[in-house]
Amino acid sequence: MLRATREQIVEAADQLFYQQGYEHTSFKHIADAVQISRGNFYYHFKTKDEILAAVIEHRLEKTRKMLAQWQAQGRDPVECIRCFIRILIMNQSKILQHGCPVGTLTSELAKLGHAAQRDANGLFTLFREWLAGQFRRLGAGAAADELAMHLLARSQGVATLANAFNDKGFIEQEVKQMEGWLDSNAKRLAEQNNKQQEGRKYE
Amino acid sequence: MLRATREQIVEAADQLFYQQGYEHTSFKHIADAVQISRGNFYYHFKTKDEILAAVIEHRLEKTRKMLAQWQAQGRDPVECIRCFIRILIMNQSKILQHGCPVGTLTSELAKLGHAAQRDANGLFTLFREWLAGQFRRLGAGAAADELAMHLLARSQGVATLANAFNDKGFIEQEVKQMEGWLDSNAKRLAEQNNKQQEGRKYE
DNA sequence: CCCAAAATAGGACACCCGTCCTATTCCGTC
DNA sequence: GACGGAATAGGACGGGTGTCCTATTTTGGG
Repeated sequence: MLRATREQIVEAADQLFYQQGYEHTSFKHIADAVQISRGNFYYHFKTKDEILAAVIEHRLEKTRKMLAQWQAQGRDPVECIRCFIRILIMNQSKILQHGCPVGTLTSELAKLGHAAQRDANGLFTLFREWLAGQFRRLGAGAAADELAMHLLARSQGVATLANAFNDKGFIEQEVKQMEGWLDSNAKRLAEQNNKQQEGRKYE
Repeated sequence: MLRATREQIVEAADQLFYQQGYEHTSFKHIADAVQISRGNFYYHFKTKDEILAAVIEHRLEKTRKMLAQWQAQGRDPVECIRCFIRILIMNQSKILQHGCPVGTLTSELAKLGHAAQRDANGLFTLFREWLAGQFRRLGAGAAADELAMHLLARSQGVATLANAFNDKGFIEQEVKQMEGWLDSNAKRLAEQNNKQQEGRKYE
């Protein structure tokens, strides 16, 4: 039974932190959402920081699973990266309302000077390394991380502006561009690698 | 005398809102920064919302002046847009610490459900329309706004990630890419327009 | 020089917050 | 069916917040 309540709390806090921000969400907000008393709350979490840590861990776990699932079933790296780009479409309505969950949490914690910012950054790092891995599979070599960061930044920017202007069309527009960027890069890398291989043939 | 104190308050609030966020900044913080009493504070601003409105208006004014100055002296549109891209370099250290002032304020207000979000969006709109104007001068026509939004999103993303990872090199890297993007677009538009003009010649 | 208005200081007020404590209820185990 | 620990409820606490009020000081024009 304990686990059930604890998970309910974490999930409610997760949503509220995303929707209203960490600081603006009080114990009462979360307790009301889960329909338990503030006292009971204290039984599960002694500190607001503890909840934040649990929420971040929860998000990390969810993200790891999602990335693993994308890569499963022997998917093409290009197809994998396309999955990432398409989160913007999948979570369209949430992003229009509240922006990117990772970016907004990270920048809020940065402003608060909160110690947990390092942990929250782990979410970005997860995406970054996974994307870099995909680009490496495409033969990007040392440039893989740069490409990963570039794509990450593009998504962040799209989420921020889509949220500000509440513009659904803008998301679709930019997703198309990012997919075009991905395809041309994949093509370029494939050609590069073919040349290298041919070069080796005649060495 | 009134104006002096009032402006001091607005400027201190401006900085603090940027560094710590709007909600996390209290009357006391601002009063301490300006070295006046909380009572005196109330004489100038009745409400925290009023300060926020004044800060936004202040930022709008500063931004208008900056944009006007960039465009003054008969600058090339490409040079104008390059100025915009280079804010990321100019304000490097601040961005690494606190992200983009426009983006972070907008997303905070969105989360708070604050009425002033509409006004804060005006900051984005200012850049958006100014950039679109530059692209129109380059002959982008109906695509001008799309190009402006694209560039705006890129900068936002770079600021967010540079802040998260505290990565100065990443800013420089991406700025170079954005400048490359700008040049190739300018070239493309110039060729397009030449063709159109030649086409007209023989009509 | 004086006096009204502008500007400042200091604190009262009610409220909400995170934290913490204690009493009570629930529930599986012997 | 009794017991002990897990789980829950409700409220106390100290501190900080935005707001507001009232005295006091400063200042500039007649």
